Amino acid sequence: MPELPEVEVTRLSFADRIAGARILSVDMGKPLRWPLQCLPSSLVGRTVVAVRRRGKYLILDLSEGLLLVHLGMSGSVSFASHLPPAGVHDHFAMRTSQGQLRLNDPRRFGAVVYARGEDDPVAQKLLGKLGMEPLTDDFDLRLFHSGLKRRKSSIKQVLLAGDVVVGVGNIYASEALFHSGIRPTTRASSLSLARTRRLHQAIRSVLAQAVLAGGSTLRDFSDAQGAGGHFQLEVMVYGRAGQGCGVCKSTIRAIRQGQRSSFFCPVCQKA
DNA sequence: AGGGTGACCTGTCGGC
DNA sequence: TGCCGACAGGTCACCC
Repeated sequence: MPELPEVEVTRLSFADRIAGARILSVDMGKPLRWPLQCLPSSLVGRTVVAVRRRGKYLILDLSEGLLLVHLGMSGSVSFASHLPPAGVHDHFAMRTSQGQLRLNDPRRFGAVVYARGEDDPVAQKLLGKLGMEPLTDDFDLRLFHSGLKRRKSSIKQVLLAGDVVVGVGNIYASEALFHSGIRPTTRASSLSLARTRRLHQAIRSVLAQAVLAGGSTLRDFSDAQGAGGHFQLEVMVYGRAGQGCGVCKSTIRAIRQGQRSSFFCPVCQKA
């Protein structure tokens, strides 16, 4: 479910409301991808100071330490003063003085991990190799170009890998490549500076537009207040195999790259 | 060091 | 209707 826009929309939907809240209790359901790394009860009494985002991670800054929250493929967060009783897929629940926070994640590829700080090895292992943030000044065109230059694999797979630029997942990689006129199979190292500039711009605009649209709700994504997104209505190629390109009417094609689907227009997107 | 592959887990959908 | 395989928004450990 969640790529950068969905994570950012989630963050925006509860960050202000949870800021300053004191933790009253923490309960874990079935195991998530990684263990919490601390006793749940040890978090009680701490305060949630702020909620930040790095790549696809939510970072809850506590009065002491931090919680890294990843939504995996199927995770979603809820935050409300009253929530219905926990269901089978609710695997992390935190009562606070300002409401209840809950992570629902059927596939359990998500995680909630405690770290003492960002230099804690636990945090470094998850955050240490992440690439540039696409929606900030951190996303430098020259660094992007040089990052792509040293990669032999396809541009689509380099985008997904997240060590050059973060946050671009399977939907937005296909979309950004469409908007920049680049085939997903094109070798990353072969992109000229001019084409890299177009891709750089497309990544920024597609992600920013998706945040404005509340993210993409393909099956079940919703933000922490239960609102779904509607960027799926603006999608040009993702999930549209066999349909007509919105620009040139050619038939959108689907291929597999690294066991993931890619979508592109064979006419609008050149190798 | 980079690239390719399997693994993690549950739900849904299409085809027979 | 039922069963079975394919696939789904992510990313890590493991092999060359």
